[in-house]
Amino acid sequence: MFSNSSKYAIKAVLFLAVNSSEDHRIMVKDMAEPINVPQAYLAKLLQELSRKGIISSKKGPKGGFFLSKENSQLTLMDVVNVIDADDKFNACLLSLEKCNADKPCPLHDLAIPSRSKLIHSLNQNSIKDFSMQIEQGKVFLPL
Amino acid sequence: MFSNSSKYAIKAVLFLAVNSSEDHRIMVKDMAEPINVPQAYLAKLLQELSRKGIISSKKGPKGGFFLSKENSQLTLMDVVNVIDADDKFNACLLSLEKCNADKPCPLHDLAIPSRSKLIHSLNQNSIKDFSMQIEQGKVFLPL
DNA sequence: TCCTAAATATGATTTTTATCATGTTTTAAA
DNA sequence: TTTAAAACATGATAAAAATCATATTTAGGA
Ligand code: FES
Ligand code: FES
Repeated sequence: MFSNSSKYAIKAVLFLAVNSSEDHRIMVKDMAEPINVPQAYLAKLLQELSRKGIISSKKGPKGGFFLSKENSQLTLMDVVNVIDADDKFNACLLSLEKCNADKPCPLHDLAIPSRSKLIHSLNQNSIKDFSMQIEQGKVFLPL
Repeated sequence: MFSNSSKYAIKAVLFLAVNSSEDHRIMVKDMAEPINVPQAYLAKLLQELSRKGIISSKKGPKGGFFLSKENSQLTLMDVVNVIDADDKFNACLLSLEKCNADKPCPLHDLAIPSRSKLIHSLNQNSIKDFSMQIEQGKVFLPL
């Protein structure tokens, strides 16, 4: 479903959403272990997310990564789109050219309705929404 | 969702379901192009499927691959399980140890219900069921 | 029996993804 | 103004997935 990189990015962003703020930045070395991602790889991912404006960062001593108000209004779809191919969610499950409801492949009707729901959720809920759910103990972000 | 190999395997099996029979076997070179899979790679996949008893084959002149009655009673889940890792459908979307409804990750409730439905469909419908849908023109198997 | 056409077995190569490593730039604080 | 701590940029390596290649075995037909 998601690439490893996407999973890492999602975990990292949600971790920042819960644990960081404009004036409490988090260093890559302090989040690698909690979210269980190889530190050097995480560093690369965070830098890319930062470059693309998904997360924010500050260099130098007392620097680190954090989510601005604007960042936390983005969606997890925004996050995933930075990492994975654009058509990830539009492709036919069997890679039959384009996924097309008028000429559905044998898996289309089984899978697409649910996939659409997931896409919708990823597009609707902001990062903030997710972090609130975590803070309310409704969902969890362990390893 | 599915690996490339799984997609290829599904396409190949469904192609055989529709086009082959015990006494009308199909050679790998005759199905590679129709289902749009590199011939040598397809050969390897078909051999593995055959070894695992998902499809049938006959060597030598007039040989080829086909689906026996028993083969076509298998499910697409059986096909996928030959290729992909066993826990493919049980893993947490964010790879948080085990997917666990009691301690759901932020994506669990968004994605798992639909995934369960898909799994159920893959387990319930036989290959034969799918080939009938294709023959009835309800779904399609182009490229 | 011999030839040939097919699957089978096995391994090599390529491509993609994931991971690691290291030098450069920025910035807070002494 | 010097130092050090952090992100940033870039490239190298490793692992996995996909693809290609080729020698071996089986079996039908001349
Ligand atoms: S046509 Fe294959 S998933 Fe839509
Ligand atoms: S806990 Fe993550 S998908 Fe179930």
